[in-house]
Amino acid sequence: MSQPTIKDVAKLAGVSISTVSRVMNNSKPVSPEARKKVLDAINKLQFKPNELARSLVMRRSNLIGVIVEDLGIEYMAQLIRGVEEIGRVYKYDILLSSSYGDDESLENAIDFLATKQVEGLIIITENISAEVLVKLRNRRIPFVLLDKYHVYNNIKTVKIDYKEEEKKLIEFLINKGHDNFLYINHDENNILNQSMLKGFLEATEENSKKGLVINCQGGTSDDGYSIGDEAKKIIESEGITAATCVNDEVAIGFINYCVDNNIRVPEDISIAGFGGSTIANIYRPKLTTVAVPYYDIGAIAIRALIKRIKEEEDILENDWIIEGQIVRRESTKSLS
Amino acid sequence: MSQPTIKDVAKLAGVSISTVSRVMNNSKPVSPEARKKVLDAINKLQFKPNELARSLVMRRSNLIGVIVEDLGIEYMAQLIRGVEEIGRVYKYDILLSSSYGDDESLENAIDFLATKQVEGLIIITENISAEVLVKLRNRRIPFVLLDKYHVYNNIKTVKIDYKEEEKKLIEFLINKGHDNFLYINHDENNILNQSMLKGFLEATEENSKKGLVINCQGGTSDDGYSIGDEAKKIIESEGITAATCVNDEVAIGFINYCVDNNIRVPEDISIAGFGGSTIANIYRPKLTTVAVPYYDIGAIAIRALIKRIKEEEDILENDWIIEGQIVRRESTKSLS
DNA sequence: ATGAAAGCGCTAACAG
DNA sequence: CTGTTAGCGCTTTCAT
Repeated sequence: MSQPTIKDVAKLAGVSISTVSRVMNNSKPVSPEARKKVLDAINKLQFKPNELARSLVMRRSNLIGVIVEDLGIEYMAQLIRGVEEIGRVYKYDILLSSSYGDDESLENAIDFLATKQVEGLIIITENISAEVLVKLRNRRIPFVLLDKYHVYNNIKTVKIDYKEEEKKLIEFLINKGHDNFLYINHDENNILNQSMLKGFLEATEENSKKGLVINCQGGTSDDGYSIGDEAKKIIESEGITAATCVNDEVAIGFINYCVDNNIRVPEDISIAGFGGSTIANIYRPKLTTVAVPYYDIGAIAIRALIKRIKEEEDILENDWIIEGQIVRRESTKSLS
Repeated sequence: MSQPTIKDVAKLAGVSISTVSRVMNNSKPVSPEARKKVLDAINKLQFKPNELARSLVMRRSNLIGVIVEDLGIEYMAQLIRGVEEIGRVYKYDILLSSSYGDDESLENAIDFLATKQVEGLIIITENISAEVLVKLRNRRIPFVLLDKYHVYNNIKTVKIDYKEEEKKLIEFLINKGHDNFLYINHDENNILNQSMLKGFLEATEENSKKGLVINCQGGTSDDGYSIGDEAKKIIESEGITAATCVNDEVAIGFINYCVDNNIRVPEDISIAGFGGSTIANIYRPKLTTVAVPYYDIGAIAIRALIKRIKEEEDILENDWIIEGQIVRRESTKSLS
């Protein structure tokens, strides 16, 4: 026969199912004798309560839905690690769904997860439309949005302060004796890139340093390579000693260019990335970068979600800003 | 008030709940008029059935548990993409759990998922003990094991044939005119590395080519770099023109060494990796490697699992061998 | 302290 | 074709 139920336990222990339930949940006093009989029976039958039935009657599924744009994107997987691990601490289980960045699948996923009675939702994406967000709010299911390019002022999220982090990175390099900077940007119309650019500009200006900017076509390593010629001219004519890039991929692409064109890194120029991807640590020279603590972001997001579910204080009444970390590796050097 | 239930729909439509259920599931004929009334009511109330309740009565949760050693490991995330996407096609949802490679958490995860009534389990790990496996079998819950170093003959899995793939890679290089080969191995006592080595040896021997082997300390890019001096000597004294490595990381480390020591890749030597990791495509020169189709492996695994759940034919009565793919990039060149 | 009974939201005979 | 009824496995009054 299949799984034993609470009835089987009750019968074997010679008590009512209520009593069994009570010892399982410690919900009401039970006499020592009865408790022992029940425990013995549970043990003997290897009884495990059916959480589905329990969820149904308690109206609490202990399920949290996670909708991720693409698990293949490294930082999204990192985010989920944090969500999963901390969720488990609070006895929540993760129901996983991919959206592949398209609004319709996202909506489907939300619908689907809702029928599974998830108590809350974590949405990890780079793109989400205002319409979906409106629908989501109307469903009154608690959710936390972890969108890379966060632009919704009425919806709070967990993130690093890109502007400040870029600023800190430049200041770190200034402290290492650099005076003339180049920022290799990828000028997408997104807040994130704009913030970083602002941080770069502020840092150089406030410290009276030279701060030049050029733009890649895209954000890949190939784009970082392509911008090489242009960068090289500026570096030579302007005496640039340090270049920071919009992300790690572009930085690596640009380093590739340097290697091919007899520019030594970091001897001739220091180059830093942004993001803290794993390749930053595999590449040679190992890349100095700003690591984003994705695991922690996931962990905070799930905590915030659980608090919302339990209707405790909302720890995301404002955006939760978490600190990035400058990881100093071999691609930058000290001038002093 | 909260979510509408089937009762609310019935009341609004002026029919019994059975009728509502019947139109939802198309399980029995319903008169057109009744159907319309029900559909209207469903629409008006935005009614979505509670899958928990449905699962309870149907004794089918439509849930599959996925236990993954570490989502941060790239190929594991790829595997899950396949599992998730195909699972969804069959209306299965993924309950995710991490084990971090330790037996106890793995067992806990299994227990936990079982209480959630998952219908089957996909276990993604590099390490699993025979004891856990025995316990798992005793639970009689269908499962598919995707362990990288698969050694259990009585449990079938989905994998590539490492020996054959390495052999194909060498033969590919032979066709490109290479005669003298070096294999940079990492001599762990695992089946996978041993198979690859065997493939290398067979390929060179059968084609009467020179096939030399050296061993790294570990499997990281640093290890690939460290073996450089030793490799260099052999390459020069033995006229090696192509080196293949146990994995992409070692290959990249070794390329790093070459760059630092004035050995041009691929002009002076062709170097290939194994695995098809993303870095292989970012590195310069871009790495020739054997791509393992992880997504497909996940997809096949979930199909096999679902067939087992439905007690249809077992498509994993033998290991399912899937083909890898040689991805020719810039790190190897043709001699002919 | 304990059992009987009602009910969570749904499906599936059963009877009409 | 349709409504009534009896559960799925569990928690929780309500009596006792």
